[in-house]
Amino acid sequence: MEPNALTLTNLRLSTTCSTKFPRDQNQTNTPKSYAQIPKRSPGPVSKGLQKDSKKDLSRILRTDAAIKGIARKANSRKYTQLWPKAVLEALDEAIRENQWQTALKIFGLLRQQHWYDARCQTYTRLLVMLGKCRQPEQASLLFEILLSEGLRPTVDVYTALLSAYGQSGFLDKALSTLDDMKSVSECKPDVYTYSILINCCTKFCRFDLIGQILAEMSFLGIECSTVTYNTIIDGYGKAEMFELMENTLTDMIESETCLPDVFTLNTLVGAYGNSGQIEKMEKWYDEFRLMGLKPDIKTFNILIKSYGKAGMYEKMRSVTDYMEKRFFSPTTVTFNTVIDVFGKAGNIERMDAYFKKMKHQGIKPNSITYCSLVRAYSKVGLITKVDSILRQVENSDVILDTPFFNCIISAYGQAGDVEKMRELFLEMKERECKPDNITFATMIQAYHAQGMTEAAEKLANKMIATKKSTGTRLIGH
DNA sequence: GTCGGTAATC
Repeated sequence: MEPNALTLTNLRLSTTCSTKFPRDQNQTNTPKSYAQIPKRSPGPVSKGLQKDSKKDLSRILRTDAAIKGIARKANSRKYTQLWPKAVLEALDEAIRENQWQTALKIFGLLRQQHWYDARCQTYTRLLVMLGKCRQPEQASLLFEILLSEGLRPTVDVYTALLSAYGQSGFLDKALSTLDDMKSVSECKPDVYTYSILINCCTKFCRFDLIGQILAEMSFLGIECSTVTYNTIIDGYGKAEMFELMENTLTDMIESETCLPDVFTLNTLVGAYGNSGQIEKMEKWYDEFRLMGLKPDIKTFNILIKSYGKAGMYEKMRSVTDYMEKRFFSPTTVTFNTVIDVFGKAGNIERMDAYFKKMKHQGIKPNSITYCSLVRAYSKVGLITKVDSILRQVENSDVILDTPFFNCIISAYGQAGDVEKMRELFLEMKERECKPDNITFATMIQAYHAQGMTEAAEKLANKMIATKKSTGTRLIGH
């Protein structure tokens, strides 16, 4: 260990912490970063296309109107030489940003081009994205399309499909995909497939399946990798099954083929830190440091969050100081974490100071930053500060998402400003943010609090209607 | 094609 290393056990101050952390809840169907389309008009696509920077071009291609424009122009021979690069880059960007609806529309367009060459790799990337966005039905449709094109799915395709099912909790579907794989000679499941499957099982608390899966792997002669162990350790850690977590770590070390890495470190530190067991967190941090593992930015962010949650602000400070000394630049996540800690503690002054520092250091706040700020101001009744945040956000190019709207709608709801709440609900639509169960629950509760029973019921009905209209098919055969 | 860090409801 280098002499300057941060040794947590030496920093130990007061440890009064026994907060229970909520488990990961099953996520809603809302994609993490839902299609965020800039408000300004996309402008003409045809002229000066090549002059546009790549970035601008893909922004243009992102809008529905522009996609229709491309669809029309695609028939014109004049443009056919131009499209491959433009369309493929737009697809790349949509996938990268997890904008699944846009990505599927562009893919639909791509398939209509005369130069289109069906590839499994494209399907894999789309399936992985759909998995991340919790869109198992779309993944299933996409797989059908792949088959209809006469492509032979690869292991990657099957694994991505299995992952899309599993991440949404369709474990039966994931397992039947696994069976399909076993019956195709070139698509036998491998350590990737099984690691993903284990991850899905732990996310849905099916710890009972882990033993069977490991037995099957062993039967098929597939050895666990570091990732497999890390996945299991993380699963137990998030479920606060600490004994099984440590047993798995022991198995990992005893395997002698899979050594702990920085993922293992962060997983253990995070598991104990999150559950308020600060001493164990520090013990494991030091232990891994002695094994020669180096912390990374994520380690520091985990430590900051854990200390903050435990109210150990001096230790939190010692981590940020250490980072500064060692030239670990704080990221957006670091600032967001600190801002959230002070916000939750009701320390508006220190929160504001950090927000200022963040902007001063040239780190752009994002939707998460504003969420923490709004929640904190709302909690202490500073609704004028919420107004100011809203103005800031509206005048910036920050991409807003459903959680942000949920947060600010709740703030105005609690302040009794029903009119503002409605305005924001409409703005969600403009910004292409889908209201989810939380949005509706928040608004219904606010209406009830104001004695507006009728409005609450009306909205509840609207919610049911909205739910029914999901499941649209974005790409056809 | 696999693992770890940040926000929203009550």
